[in-house]
Amino acid sequence: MTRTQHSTTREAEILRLDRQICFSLHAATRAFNGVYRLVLQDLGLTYPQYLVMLVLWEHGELPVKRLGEHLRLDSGTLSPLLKRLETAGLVRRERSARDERSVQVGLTEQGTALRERALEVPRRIGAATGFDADEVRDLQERLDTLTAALDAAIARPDALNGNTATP
Amino acid sequence: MTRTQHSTTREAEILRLDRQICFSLHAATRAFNGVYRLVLQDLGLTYPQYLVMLVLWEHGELPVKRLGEHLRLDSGTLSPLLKRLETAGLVRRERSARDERSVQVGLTEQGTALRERALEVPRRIGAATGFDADEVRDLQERLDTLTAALDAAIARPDALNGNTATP
DNA sequence: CGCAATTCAATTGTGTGCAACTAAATGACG
DNA sequence: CGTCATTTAGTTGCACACAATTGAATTGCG
Repeated sequence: MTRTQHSTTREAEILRLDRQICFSLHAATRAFNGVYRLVLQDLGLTYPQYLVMLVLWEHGELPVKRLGEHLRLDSGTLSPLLKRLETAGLVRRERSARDERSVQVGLTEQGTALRERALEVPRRIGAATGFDADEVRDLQERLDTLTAALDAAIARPDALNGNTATP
Repeated sequence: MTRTQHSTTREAEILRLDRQICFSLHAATRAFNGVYRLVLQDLGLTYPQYLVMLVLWEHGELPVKRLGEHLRLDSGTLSPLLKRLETAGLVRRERSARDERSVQVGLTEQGTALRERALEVPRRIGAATGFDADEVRDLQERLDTLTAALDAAIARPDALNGNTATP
């Protein structure tokens, strides 16, 4: 038990608690990822690719920029991902004629057809969570609140020092 | 599977709901990542590196295997990460004399010293969330429950089809 | 009109995360 | 005692995530 001697119990607890909090989210995300990986392998999609397809199924053709806004992802992530979906024959990419900077992303016939099989996914995931609809909704609300708070803190970095004063 | 294509609205809602649920977790994780990135850049650590350091500060020297069990990460992720921490002078790696397969990971003097500055991190993160201690504890509990359910489902893949029968 | 600022996608580089494989060491068993 | 299965790290390959940069197209403004 060499357990870092000089430090007080109080300090040790501070860091241990923090590990539990951030680690819980980290672990939940990876566990979710694992389940989606398993469920989605039938469709030949990764989890982020599935998210992209969900947006396309819901909204139809739209530029990379809009896609990134829906998913909070930038072109650095989306460009290679969309290329892989294009190679897989699920997605079509073409520069907009109206604005040559913009690239329109749309579904191929195959990509549209895949939606039928994707309808099974939510039920499978739901079964894996063991949560009922109310619990899921509640958890989602908390996560969204958390995300909003974290985004606000990032936008105003002094919040990270516990300051309440505005610059 | 009798469920096939008739009601378009129903189907659209199913996928839209799934997008909301899985996306909330995805977004929360990335938002948390962003805040940690900002707070940890003073310490020169990434978020996963910080998690590794937390385990080492709490438990002292231990083999890569144990470290992976604490963090649910395998050597494929830990090996390069630990090399970077070693290059940064925070961590020491040496093969165990007792079992030559095992590699013991311990803190350098510099790594131990970094703990002092890390004590500030939890307070900063807490301020960013805007959650009080009770809310954080409650959210953590739900996430842990979720993780346990998802892990159990992965271990028993028929659970992903909503079946209750055992093979 | 003409030039500067802005927008947008793509690229580059770093750091995970994980599956699949390799290689070395250990242990179990006949 | 030797063989083989198991354990443990490491390596490789692929797929995000994101910061920073590039380059092309567009817009704004005098």
